Amino acid sequence: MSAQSRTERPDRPESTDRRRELLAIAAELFADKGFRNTTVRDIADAAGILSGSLYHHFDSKESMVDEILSSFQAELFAAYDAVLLSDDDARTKIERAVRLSFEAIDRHRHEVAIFQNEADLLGQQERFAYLAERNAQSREVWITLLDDGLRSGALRPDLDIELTYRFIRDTVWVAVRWYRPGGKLTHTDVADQYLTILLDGIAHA
Amino acid sequence: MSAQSRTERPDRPESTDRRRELLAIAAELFADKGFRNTTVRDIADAAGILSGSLYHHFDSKESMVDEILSSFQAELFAAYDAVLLSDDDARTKIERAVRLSFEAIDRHRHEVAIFQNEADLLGQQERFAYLAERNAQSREVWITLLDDGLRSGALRPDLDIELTYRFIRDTVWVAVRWYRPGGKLTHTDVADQYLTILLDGIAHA
DNA sequence: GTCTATATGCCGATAGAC
DNA sequence: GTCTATCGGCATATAGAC
Repeated sequence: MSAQSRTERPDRPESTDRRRELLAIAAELFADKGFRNTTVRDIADAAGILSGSLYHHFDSKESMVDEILSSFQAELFAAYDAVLLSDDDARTKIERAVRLSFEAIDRHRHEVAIFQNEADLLGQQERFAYLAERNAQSREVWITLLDDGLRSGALRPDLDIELTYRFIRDTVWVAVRWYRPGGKLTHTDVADQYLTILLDGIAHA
Repeated sequence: MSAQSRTERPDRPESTDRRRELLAIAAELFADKGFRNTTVRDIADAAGILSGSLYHHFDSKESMVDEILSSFQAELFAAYDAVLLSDDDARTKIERAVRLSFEAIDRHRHEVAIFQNEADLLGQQERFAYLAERNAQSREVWITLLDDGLRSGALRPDLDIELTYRFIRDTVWVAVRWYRPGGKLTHTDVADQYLTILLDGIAHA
């Protein structure tokens, strides 16, 4: 959409910048209070304008969360694809996939939180059907990585792949609930500890 | 509250049973659609009555979720206490604490889901301050168990206890998102696999 | 214990002036 | 691009009849 202005003036600060600014404000509120819980008046207040003025930039509150989620997902899955297409060994690919998830939490925590909290409900509407598709796509990525790990002998052979996938997916993304950028731990610190536990467990050898 | 009728006729089916029935209906809706997203009309419809009639049983929608959460938490923490006070060794206590959590998900999944999804927001109100207290209490339990594990040599000495606590807490409770009682896997199956991964990791030895 | 009827307020969204 | 003003709808909750 609007491919024209984007390709012609990629670095021009203008109406597009105001949109992004408003979307960032909305994303923070959606992440903190929930989508339904956030009113268009909340968003307008935080932006220093009146609620009616928002409708100059966006069709509806729904189209705001739509734009937030779809653009984030596009970026995230491009990163997964890069891991899948690399020629690293199975274990390294798993480590990279975990690390890029924590990096996504670091760089886009509002978007991750919104997806975690709202995807199930929003996904019931046709407009957000792509959320379920992306979910299935994410599962494909992880099942592939774990299958490779099993076949190459990097992973223990008694693992239930489906359950292991859920374990990793949940464990990684749920960190968005407490991780804060600029805190004591960097996303790399967190990824290091998580990978240690995930790969080798907490029990003394 | 109403200690009289409860102590005098503990097994009397009456108005208290209707309350419990309505609370169970509300809990399912709160868990599936979110607290704010669920209207009193939704609850009344599901119960086959009109919305106004709910107010014969409850002060407000808030008091419904309050009763759901507080009675569940009381039961859960009694179970934690039993583990803490037992004379099992450190590793066994950790295993028992994990297992009882999956059992709670099996037996009270609506309540667990509501707590996971709504505690942060509700906790901002004075009325729900006990949610934050219970959260702190849960942390105490786990830090104690993990500390014992470290001191007794059951756990590897390089663990970051705080991060390990978050890892376990998140990993266990987030399963409420996909676990369904009566499905292919029992809560014991899930706990077995989770403990295997948690204790020994997914990497081939 | 449930129903009828309704008060009261906040919500998302729109129309048109500036 | 923002403001003024406002509509129609749905939310929680209440009062009183049955």
